[in-house]
Amino acid sequence: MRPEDAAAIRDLPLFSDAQEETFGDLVRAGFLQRFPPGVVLINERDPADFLHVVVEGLVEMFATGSGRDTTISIVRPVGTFILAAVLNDQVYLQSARTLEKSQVLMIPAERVRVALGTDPAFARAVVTELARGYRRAIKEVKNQKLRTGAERLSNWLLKEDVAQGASGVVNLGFEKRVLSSLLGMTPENLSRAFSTLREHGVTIHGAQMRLTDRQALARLAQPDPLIDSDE
Amino acid sequence: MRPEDAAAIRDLPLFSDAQEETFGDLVRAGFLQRFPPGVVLINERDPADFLHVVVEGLVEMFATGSGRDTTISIVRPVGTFILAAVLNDQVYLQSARTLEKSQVLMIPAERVRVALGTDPAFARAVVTELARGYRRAIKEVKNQKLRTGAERLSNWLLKEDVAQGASGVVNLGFEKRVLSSLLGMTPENLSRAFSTLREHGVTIHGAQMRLTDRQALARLAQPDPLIDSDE
DNA sequence: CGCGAGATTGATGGTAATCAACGAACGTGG
DNA sequence: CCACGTTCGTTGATTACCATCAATCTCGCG
Repeated sequence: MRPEDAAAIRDLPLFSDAQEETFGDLVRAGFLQRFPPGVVLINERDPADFLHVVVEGLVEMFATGSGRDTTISIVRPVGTFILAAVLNDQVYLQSARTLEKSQVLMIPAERVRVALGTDPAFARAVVTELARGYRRAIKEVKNQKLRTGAERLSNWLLKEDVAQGASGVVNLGFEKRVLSSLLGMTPENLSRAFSTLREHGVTIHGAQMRLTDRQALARLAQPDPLIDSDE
Repeated sequence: MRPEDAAAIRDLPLFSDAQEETFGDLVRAGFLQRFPPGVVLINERDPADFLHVVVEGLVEMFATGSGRDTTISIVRPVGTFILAAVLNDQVYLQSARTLEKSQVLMIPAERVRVALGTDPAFARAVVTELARGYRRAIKEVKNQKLRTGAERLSNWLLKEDVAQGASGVVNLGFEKRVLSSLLGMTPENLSRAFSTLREHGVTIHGAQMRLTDRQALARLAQPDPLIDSDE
């Protein structure tokens, strides 16, 4: 692992307060692996053997059921996934696949559970991280149950614009089909939703989306911090 | 508080492993309050001042947005709510209202956060409980994104039947409009979904629902432990 | 240049929300 | 005890939203 990667992981909210020894143990016990795009890293229903940290690349969390499948979230560097399954020693509820060439640190679940008992600061960080994930999931339920597809898209655009520097230009880092699944709609409907948003100042150029009138878009989206904020 | 109520709270997964002192502190610091039906206990957007424990009665967690509102969950005795907001000292994402005459123990948030630092067993239980809530929420996202309304209703019926003793008779403990909102549909659509389920062995008599052919219902519902199981 | 995957557009059907009316159940007050 | 009113649930008609199927288009790449 490159020193700057180790430093980035150390700076994660989950690890930043942990004792040096705890952090060292976890990272030393972990495997840093490289994967090409499109590789399935974990499968729902499998027992949770590793906590995963995306060091580089892009990972899609998805789930299947009733003959359909849906994207639950996109994990960027440096983010972790399936912490909850690891802690309670349960099976994964979601599957994960790489969207790009990626580098993933895999930490044995048992080590994480041990660290939880030996390092109170780490335990506190785990609580914070879990609570954050819990709240994110509740927000997603609200997003799905309270909004139409076009509203979800509008709010996603506004949020992503801010995340990318509020320049009014949003670059989609993955395929539109993935975005449509993340937003809970079909690719066809996403395409139509984009057409609708043209009248509200959204223009598409391939994977690049321009927001020319963010106020108009916000009027349509009606963003709500209790759904859209990351905190 | 009646001794049997205290004992029931003590037996909660969240408290059962805690030190006697921790538990005593939390309960002594708490207020046990009685509320008539229809009272709003907490409002989304308000800072999280108390951890709530439903000792008796029934509480609906709900949320608003985009001019609509939706039921997120129903909390029965003895269950807790808004643990995540309390731990991270944030605002509530959900509101709560009593559906029946209820008795609720309110524990000051600050005490909970302190106990987290002084009692490792309690901290471990909090982690387990949070992870459980997180996974429940992810399951609910899957339920919403992967299933139709009739499928959600069928699975709810099957699960509730088991919870009530697998007698094939399910008693709805609250209004149908609440159930419809919990399932993410309108009251009208719930009514129509029930009609559809008649052909699959479901008959309605007021608030009592009979499942006369659970196999047929299961064929329609296609229950999935990764969505429907409580664990 | 031609292929193929992804994206778009069109046509259609299904699922769900909305609006409106009616009916059943319950509680209250006469 | 009954009449009335309110609330909840159901049913019907209509509209909006979304999924599906099919065809075409775009673009990157061999």
